[in-house]
Amino acid sequence: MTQHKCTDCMIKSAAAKNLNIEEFEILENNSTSVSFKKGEIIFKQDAPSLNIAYLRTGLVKIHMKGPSHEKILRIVKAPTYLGIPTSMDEKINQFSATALEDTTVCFIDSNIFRNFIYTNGKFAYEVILELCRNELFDYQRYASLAQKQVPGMVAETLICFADKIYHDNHFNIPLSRSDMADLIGTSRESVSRILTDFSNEKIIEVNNNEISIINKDLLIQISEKG
Amino acid sequence: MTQHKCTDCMIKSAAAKNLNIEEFEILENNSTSVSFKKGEIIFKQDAPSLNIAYLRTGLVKIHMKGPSHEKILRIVKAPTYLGIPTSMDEKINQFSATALEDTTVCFIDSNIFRNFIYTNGKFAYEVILELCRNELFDYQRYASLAQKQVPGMVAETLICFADKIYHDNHFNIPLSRSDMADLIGTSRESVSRILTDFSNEKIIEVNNNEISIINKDLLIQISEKG
DNA sequence: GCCCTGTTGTGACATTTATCACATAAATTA
DNA sequence: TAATTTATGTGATAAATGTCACAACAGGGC
Repeated sequence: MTQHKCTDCMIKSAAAKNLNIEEFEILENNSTSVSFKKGEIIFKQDAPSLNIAYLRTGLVKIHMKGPSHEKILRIVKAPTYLGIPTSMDEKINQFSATALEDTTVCFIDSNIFRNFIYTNGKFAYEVILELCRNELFDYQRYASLAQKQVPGMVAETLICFADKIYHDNHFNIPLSRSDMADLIGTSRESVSRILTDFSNEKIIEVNNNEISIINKDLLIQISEKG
Repeated sequence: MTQHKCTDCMIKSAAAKNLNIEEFEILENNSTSVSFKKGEIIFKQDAPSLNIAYLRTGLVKIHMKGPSHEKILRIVKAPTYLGIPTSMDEKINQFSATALEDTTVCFIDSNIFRNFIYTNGKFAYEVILELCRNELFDYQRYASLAQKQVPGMVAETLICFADKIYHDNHFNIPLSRSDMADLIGTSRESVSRILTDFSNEKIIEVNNNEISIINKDLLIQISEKG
């Protein structure tokens, strides 16, 4: 167990900010901090779920087995809990989490976490808020997914990485073409083609995984009209 | 406000079962019970969200505006809360709810609900469990949606209505063809065609909205292979 | 009864996108 | 370094599905 002190942690979750000194002591004694390198699996579908995972730093993909192959459900950015649903109700993980960048994750004993919910209303409320926000965000993505064509989804995804994750129109996308396809529900080849199309139309510049958005207005337009 | 007594309610939510007598009194004084007929809107996207809606009896569709038209996000069956996410964090509804059958809904003052979370840990925990279960269920549907073809999704939807909602292989589907299309992300015409195909292959029998599953094994096979 | 509106089924066709095949490039291992 | 795997780009093709058009039908209101 990595020595760590939750009280002094600069990256507390909104929920944890409501814990008092005694509760922090309990948290410290029942949690471990673990580093993961890009590509490493944080937890895996079908394995027993013993802990709540809190993503302190880094970027992670949440994915699960689909009918024919792996489906990426969401990309999550620190700080956030990683899959409370997989640990609260179920004995085994219902999905997997894999690091897209170097990350640190704190594993918290599920029983301790549950006790905090039982005994600290503000903690519980913040957990509920996080779950609600995730649900709303997912709903919007799934509405897009169902009604936009593939170029629209590629555009939406690029905009999301630029605006929500990196806050920069120039970034290194931490997903392979194949990952992007699994995220938006299409094929690797289609993603490839659309990126070169966008590149030819001077909407973006692509160098392997390095992406620069040149004509953002047009990209937004493509995303919106589907 | 319809006169009602929550303490004696036979259809309490898992969360509400943890309330004590004083809390039930507060709930009674800050909630109303409303009946909706099939097709009536229970709450509407973009309207102010003032209450938590608890679906006591009936069946409801949750839907939101998509890029091109309405998207049905989920079908929910009583008893359950209806869209806690839309009421907890947001001032206006992020999605709509419409009755698919005659239903009764209890509207609970959001502040009271929030106070129960703050002060009653078991109540909060049950709310969290419900949110988690919904998330997991949605994830599985969206993995299917992304990877199955339309016949597979139609089959999956029919099986879901038979097994999860009506517990009968013979039922009246409360959705129009167009609704089914919005639920699985396809076109009205495709749903129509696939239902007649299934009918021709003696997998199901269709009379308007009356559906009988004849060859369930084959339907499951179609659903699984996509 | 009759009109109007909304739902449904179905054929013809166009479009999108997946699949297959292969070449190339990059990364990893021996 | 060579050899091997893995990721990527791109053309040709086929399959799935959306779109359009129209007919049939049901239900509601007048």
